[in-house]
Amino acid sequence: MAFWLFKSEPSTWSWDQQVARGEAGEEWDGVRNYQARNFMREMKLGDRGFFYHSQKDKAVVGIVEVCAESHPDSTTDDDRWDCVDIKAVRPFEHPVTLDRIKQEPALADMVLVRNSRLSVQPVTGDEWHQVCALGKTDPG
DNA sequence: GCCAACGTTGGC
DNA sequence: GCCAACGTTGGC
Repeated sequence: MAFWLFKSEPSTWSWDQQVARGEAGEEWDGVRNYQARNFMREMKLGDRGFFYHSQKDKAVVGIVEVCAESHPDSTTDDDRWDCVDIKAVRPFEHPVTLDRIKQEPALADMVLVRNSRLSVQPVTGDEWHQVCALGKTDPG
């Protein structure tokens, strides 16, 4: 199983909205970046991801699961763009802020730190467990 | 609100 | 195929 990070502006699509979708999940549409799309094409059912709020919060706020593998993005007729569906698994008891992540030498190589503009990113197993520990949240 | 970083576009 | 111009993102 692989780990990922999904970034969203809470004013556009928030964790609360994601939770409200329940088991049905939600299409992670609107991505118009090849790198981000390619990562989504690699995703498998059951892969886990962090849900990150950009802008005001700048924090990992929850854990999501891939509940549909890559398929055409329904918000465009342009067949270049694919996306996955994700559903909320559990919130972070203590959201892990970008500041906190940057304080952690072991997390200095996270894509979130290195390339803050990429909206869908891979996360290593080590990074996954460390961020979960910082957030006092079950990584499983 | 500013600006650096980055990706995309289009002219050559 | 290069690169300048432009638009967008997101941290500060």
